[in-house]
Amino acid sequence: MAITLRDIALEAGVDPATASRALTGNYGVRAATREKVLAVAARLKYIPNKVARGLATGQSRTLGLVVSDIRNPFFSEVARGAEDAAYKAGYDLLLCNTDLNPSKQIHYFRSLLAKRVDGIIMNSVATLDRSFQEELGRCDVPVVLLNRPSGTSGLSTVTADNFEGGWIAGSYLIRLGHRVIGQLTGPSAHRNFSERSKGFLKASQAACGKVTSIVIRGDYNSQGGYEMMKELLTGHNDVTAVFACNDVVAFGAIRAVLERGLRVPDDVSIIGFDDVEMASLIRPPLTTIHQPKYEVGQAAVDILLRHAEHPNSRSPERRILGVKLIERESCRAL
Amino acid sequence: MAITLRDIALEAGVDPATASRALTGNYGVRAATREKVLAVAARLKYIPNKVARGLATGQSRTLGLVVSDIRNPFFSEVARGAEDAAYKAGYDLLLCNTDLNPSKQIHYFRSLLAKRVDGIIMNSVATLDRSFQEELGRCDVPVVLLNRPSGTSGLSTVTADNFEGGWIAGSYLIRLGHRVIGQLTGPSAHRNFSERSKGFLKASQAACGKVTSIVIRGDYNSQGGYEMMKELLTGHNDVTAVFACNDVVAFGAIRAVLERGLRVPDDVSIIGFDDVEMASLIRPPLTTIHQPKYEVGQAAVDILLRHAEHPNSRSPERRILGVKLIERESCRAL
DNA sequence: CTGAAAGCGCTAACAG
DNA sequence: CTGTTAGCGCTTTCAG
Repeated sequence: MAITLRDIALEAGVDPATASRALTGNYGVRAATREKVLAVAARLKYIPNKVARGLATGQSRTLGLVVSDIRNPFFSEVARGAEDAAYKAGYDLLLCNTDLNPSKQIHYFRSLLAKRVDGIIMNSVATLDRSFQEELGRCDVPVVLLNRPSGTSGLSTVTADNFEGGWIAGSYLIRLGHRVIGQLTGPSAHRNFSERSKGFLKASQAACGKVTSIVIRGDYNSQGGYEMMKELLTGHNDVTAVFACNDVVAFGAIRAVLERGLRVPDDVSIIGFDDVEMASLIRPPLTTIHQPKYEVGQAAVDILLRHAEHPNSRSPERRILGVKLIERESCRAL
Repeated sequence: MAITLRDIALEAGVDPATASRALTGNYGVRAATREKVLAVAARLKYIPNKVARGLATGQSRTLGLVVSDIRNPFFSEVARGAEDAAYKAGYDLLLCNTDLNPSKQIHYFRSLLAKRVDGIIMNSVATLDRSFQEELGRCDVPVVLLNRPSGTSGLSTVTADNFEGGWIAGSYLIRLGHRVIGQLTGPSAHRNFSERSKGFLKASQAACGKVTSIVIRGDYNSQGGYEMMKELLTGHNDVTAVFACNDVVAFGAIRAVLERGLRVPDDVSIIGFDDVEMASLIRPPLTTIHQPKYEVGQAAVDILLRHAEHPNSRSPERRILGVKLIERESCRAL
């Protein structure tokens, strides 16, 4: 098998413990001894067994990232931010896709605990039952959620200011003169979406009943957007604007509009949420609410690592990141 | 701390060894004993320590996935395929982003070995020096590459038929009547791209010198596509068609064309490679070469697991997946 | 079928 | 500064 610490200790004529100290950079080793150990290790191409180290120290230097689907560009961006932050701190990231499937979520969660990860980033436990939410809260590894859970749990969260984003989107559309607006959104239990909706609703209300909004729910991917838009279009040919719960849904919606022989924004205005890279590349360039995705991932890892290093003061932290309107060409004034 | 196997053994009145056998489903335990152990484990909400198990068995049930950037939708799709296959087999996936940075690649590779992963999927070691390629080949965990390395190494690979794809793209453009064609591609050392180029070249040659092609190299993301296209447009206003080395590059290229006040496909035809989801959603829908991305990820994991289970017969395997032309609206006949 | 014993490779007191 | 001694929690011979 592979070569072990004992091997290099033997070869260097020291005790394994000393070799360990030399390799891990702990103080308490004479420079000369350390050099010798390091030299032998390099010569023998020693690769420390982190599994063994993990067992001894109780730390795996691994974080779990549980998302619904990494193919959603929002999550790829979050994942990249998280991975970069983890890399800088010497941690690795375990990637899990759940499709929001409760049994997969539970499976992954338990599996991550079994692998003794030092922290878990998780998207959407909103759809989960209370008992699992409690399990999440009770466990002794730090968890940060990428969305607010429905109940009041003591978990840390990192989210964009979804309510504010919904409000901005709604106000914008109304200011442009739209009065019949469709909302294409995800499961109502998903707090990120429901808060966007609430913000949007507040904007409608501020318009004193002059605007009516039709909400359609579905999968929050492009296929879902496509289907929701088709549904909206068949039932309501008076809608002039649409608030999509995220950009990918907006992309699907645009396709549905086009297929119907209508045009964006001439016939229907569409606003998205997230500001994924493709939003600026698509035709027409998508007007959307920008949220700092990469930073969401970074922030989540920061919190996790801070909590991991100070197991005592694990007071939950809720970080809410700012959003802003990115005005491109998918919305027009009536 | 957490509750251990010993705890549940004590509670069930058996030896830890027996408890272990009961929990891992190994034969050699009376049904009644197993029931008892299982019951206690459930009651105490026992979570086995896989780190300890890993140390004892030498298996981590974890695979490493090393890509250049998960934000590239090609890789998200590959990752999803890999993750689903790993999940089915009870493995987890460690995600690493290298940006093709050699030092990051080496760092991650060593780190994965240190964590004793059971296999590694790696994208692009093409840019790496020979010594690292040998290190890859020598190590005793199975490795599958997502591209052909430049030298002849004994590593397994899973790739699309890049040459064929390039050939199809070239033939198609030429058949449409294009005679001055730009190629927007990645680093020449990256075999996936160089093979696409070679296939393209073969198609040009088949046209007996009637077509001239201009190749521009850059980053293979949308920003790179944008910049390469700008460069192409300033130097060569006679190009009527462009072969982008992947869809994301094509997206950036389209943007550059549009900004220039030209139109796709009216003024310049563009063909991509990959057939990522956005290709059908963008305007104009992108004509491209489809490759089975999800299946690439699946196949890579399949090979890894097969090799992991049979450490003896580790004969390298090269799987080449088929590609096909998806004709949409970004190319026109001259 | 089950218990006892040894060990996976490393770290962490504790002496010296 | 360095060696000795114990484990970390699990699996796995090997006896019984």
